[in-house]
Amino acid sequence: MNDLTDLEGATLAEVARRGTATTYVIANTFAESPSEYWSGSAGAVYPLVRRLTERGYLEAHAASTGKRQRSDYSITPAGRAALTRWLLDADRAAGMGFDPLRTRLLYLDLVSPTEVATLLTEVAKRSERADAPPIFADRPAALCIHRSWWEARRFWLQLISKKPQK
Amino acid sequence: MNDLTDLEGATLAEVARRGTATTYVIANTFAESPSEYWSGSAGAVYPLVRRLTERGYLEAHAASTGKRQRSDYSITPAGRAALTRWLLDADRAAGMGFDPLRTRLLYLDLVSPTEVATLLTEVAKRSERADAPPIFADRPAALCIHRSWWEARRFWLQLISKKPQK
DNA sequence: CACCACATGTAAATGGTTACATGATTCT
DNA sequence: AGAATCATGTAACCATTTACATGTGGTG
Repeated sequence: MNDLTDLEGATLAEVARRGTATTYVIANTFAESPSEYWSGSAGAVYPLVRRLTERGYLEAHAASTGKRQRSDYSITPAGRAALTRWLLDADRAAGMGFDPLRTRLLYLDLVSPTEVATLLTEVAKRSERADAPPIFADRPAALCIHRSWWEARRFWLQLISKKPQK
Repeated sequence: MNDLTDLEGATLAEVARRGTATTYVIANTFAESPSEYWSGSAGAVYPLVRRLTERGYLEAHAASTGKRQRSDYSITPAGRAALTRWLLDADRAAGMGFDPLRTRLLYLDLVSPTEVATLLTEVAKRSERADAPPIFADRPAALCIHRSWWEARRFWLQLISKKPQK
């Protein structure tokens, strides 16, 4: 019944999407995410999958090949319920999260207008060529979310470029 | 010369903005941020300010009143340089950060379209009444950033509401 | 078979959250 | 004076990063 962290929620979601998956595959998916937030480091994901299993949200299926043991994981009914709660939590979904550009812009009066302009130009440049990440290639819905997010970002950049100072 | 985390960068920026500040004031500022990302917990900020001081980025000035000692902090030239590097780091500023809605939407195929629609409606409702946070009241530039960010978010919500499924 | 990339972890260090403790100030 | 609130921390716990260790399957 305990709430999930975002990494836990996303992990359950990735397992659910696949039906069954190894920890490695999940970690890799995060590592290839276009957001720097999802590091997908082994040291984070392996222990996390273990914890989710201990809490009864995931179920391990032995799938050894050779000497080394490996596991496939699938989501349990309890896991599915927890995942649904996490996915549909409107309060959390409506939060502002962390935005590296927004954070910096709040302090733009600490550097010269010229420097701010340069920063905005650089960011705009990068947001123009924000390409579709390979992981979403076979997921049209995800691609659509991704693309429209960047469109909204470019829209925002235009808004703040018009009146960069108060 | 080492790079700053975002919490460190924001802390230096807050001190710089004020000229001089106590740890308490900084922590409080974060706690009152409209983003849930900036918890501003004492356990995070007090040790962090101490670390920044040890690294030579902040300077403590004793300012006791009575028995308990307290310190005001100000930024050093080295701190100012590190802050500027952090502020103007275009690569980091151009990152996607963490967005709780975006993350959830990537898995919307795991729940029914009805549930997704409800979620979007709820989030839209909250983003309509996203009001100006009190801390920004006396900072027109920050207010402007904040408002335009929410405007871009509403724009995005419109985009994805048009074609919520692929 | 030697090597290299893929796969599966673990240990130490870092940084943050939660919960607590306690001093100082203001309010009634 | 006692209660509430503001201010300043610390300690234990938890999650994540970084760096390492090792197994395994294919390729020259």
